[in-house]
Amino acid sequence: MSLPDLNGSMALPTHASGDAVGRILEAAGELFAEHGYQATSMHAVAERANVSKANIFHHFKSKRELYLAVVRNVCEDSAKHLEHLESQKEAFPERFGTYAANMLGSMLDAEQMYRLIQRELLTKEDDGLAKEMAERAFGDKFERLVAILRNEQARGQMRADINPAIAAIVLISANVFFLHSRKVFKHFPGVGDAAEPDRYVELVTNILLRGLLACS
Amino acid sequence: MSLPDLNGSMALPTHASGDAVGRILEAAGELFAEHGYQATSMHAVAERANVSKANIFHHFKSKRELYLAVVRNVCEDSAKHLEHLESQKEAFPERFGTYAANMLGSMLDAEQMYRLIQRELLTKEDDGLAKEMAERAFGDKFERLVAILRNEQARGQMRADINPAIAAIVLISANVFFLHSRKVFKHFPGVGDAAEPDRYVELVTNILLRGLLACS
DNA sequence: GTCTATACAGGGATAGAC
DNA sequence: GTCTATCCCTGTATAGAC
Repeated sequence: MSLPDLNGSMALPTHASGDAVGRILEAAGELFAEHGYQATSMHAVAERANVSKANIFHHFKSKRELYLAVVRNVCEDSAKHLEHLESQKEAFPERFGTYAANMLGSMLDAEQMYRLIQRELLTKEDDGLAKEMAERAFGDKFERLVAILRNEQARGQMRADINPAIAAIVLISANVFFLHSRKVFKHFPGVGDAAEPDRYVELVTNILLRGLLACS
Repeated sequence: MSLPDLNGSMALPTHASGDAVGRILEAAGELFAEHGYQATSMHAVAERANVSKANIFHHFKSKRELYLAVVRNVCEDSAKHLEHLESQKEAFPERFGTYAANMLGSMLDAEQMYRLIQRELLTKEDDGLAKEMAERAFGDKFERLVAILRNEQARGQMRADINPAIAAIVLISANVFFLHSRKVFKHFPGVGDAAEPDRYVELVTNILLRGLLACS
């Protein structure tokens, strides 16, 4: 088999110049994320990875195979990024805030990955497999976040009449929106310093925790 | 000039079989939205529009021109969809809820358009022009929403220490997320009937208005 | 494993008849 | 305005030497 085992051992140490496969995966990941599957040519990948086109086909039997390998990589990495978010000891509001901030920070660190996955989810049935991998990766994270919120609810920290899954969605959506659209709304009127991640999270969590209403 | 004036008169009456340009624009809009720019071939557009490839090139001097015409159309239409949302007479919480519901409804009606624009915003500098058109279209809507919220704030309906632009972003992001990701999170644990638009908006606005905290 | 050279298909765009 | 036929480039993939 030509496909190396990407699951084990190391993941994404910014593949140096030793291993060609690593460089190919990295280059392909960047290009697929920035321009999409079709708009990315094997020539471009080869150039950025400093290998020949033929070499890529030696390691991956087709462009689609390369793409799936990239997506698999991305999904696994994205799972790791949110692992360290659960253990904290403060009170709920602070914990919620730092959780949100960490989530957004992780997302920004791996922005390229999230862009690629967003693209995948947007595309109509180009490849059921890739979409399935992405859904699975997100499903795990989502489930864990919901569990945390449910726990807070049980401890009386969160209103009981709220669906924790929806609370999770609202938080995630706010962060995802920041990730993909901040370049757009940065210049919109009234946004100001909220284009800065820390400030954004602060303002958003303030709304989510206390609500919009004035009634106190 | 080969490009007809798409700005004036009618916009998108589901272009019937009379006018070829209309059919081309409609077909191209669908395909660009579903598969992206590069993945959409002129052959495919021609087939779906029931015209010949050459005919498309007669009306639009290049693929890029066709794409820009589609994006322009989309941006104009998307502006119209949110025009009827401002005039209402109820109290703030109800008004906020119906506003949110109408927004999501409009988005779902024109899902294809939003998918195309989302794609455009995701792409790295494929064409600054298209991105600019999209940003302008959204900027107007955003500004109006912020103005409404600021007004509520002045009337004492909304907490004064909230940035209305952020409130707008949180609402929009929740709806955008539903639009593009509901197929994904529909099957996630704990979501249940929230995959249904009306229910979703109800649950989300409940959180946004009253907040998550239990303290009352 | 890595390269150069090449086969082969698909898609953007044009020519010219009707 | 619409078509058929064609040009030519780009991009995937393979062959075969090193």
